[in-house]
Amino acid sequence: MRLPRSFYAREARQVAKAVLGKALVHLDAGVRRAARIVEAEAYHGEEDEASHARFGPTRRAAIMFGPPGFAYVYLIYGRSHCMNVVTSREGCPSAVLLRAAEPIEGCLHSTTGPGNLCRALGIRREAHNGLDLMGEELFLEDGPAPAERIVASPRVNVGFAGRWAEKPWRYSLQGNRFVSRPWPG
DNA sequence: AGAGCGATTAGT
DNA sequence: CTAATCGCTCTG
Repeated sequence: MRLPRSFYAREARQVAKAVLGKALVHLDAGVRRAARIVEAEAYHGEEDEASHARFGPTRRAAIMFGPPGFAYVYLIYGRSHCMNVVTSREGCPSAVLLRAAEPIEGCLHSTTGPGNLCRALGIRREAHNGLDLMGEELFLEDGPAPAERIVASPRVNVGFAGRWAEKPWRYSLQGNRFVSRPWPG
């Protein structure tokens, strides 16, 4: 069952924990591609120096300032696409980066790492940025609560963010072999 | 208009 | 550890 907008209308940290065990689904021209999320990071507010929202509602980050339950997909290093879900409420820019998952069906590639996950599911900035996750093409589905324990650690590759880099806002399922960096940190 | 760099990845 | 590679943001 597809997750409702109320699922996303919470603080990013809560959503980042709640997405673990949920299925990310892309109906790719009739082909269903899906993976079970095992790792996610929270980006919270304009004051979060690690967030793309730190420069304000620029063209790239504008979607984060809007209502929850939309996809924020961007290109990094000119090669990898990364997908977030927008959380919280309109005017409070926050999002959850989907970093790793375990394949369920139709996956084209490794699902470990945010760029790999998008590639595996056929998700691209040009096609999917700004899509409503209540739509038919791209959404999260409910699933059984994960048996694994949830562990928190600092977010990956945000060393430029000063004290914000230390916040333990990366969540993953302990021991899951698809997590991008199994050792905390 | 141009410099500088990144929420990454694959390969050495 | 490093190159790849281009969109985004800032500066002037």
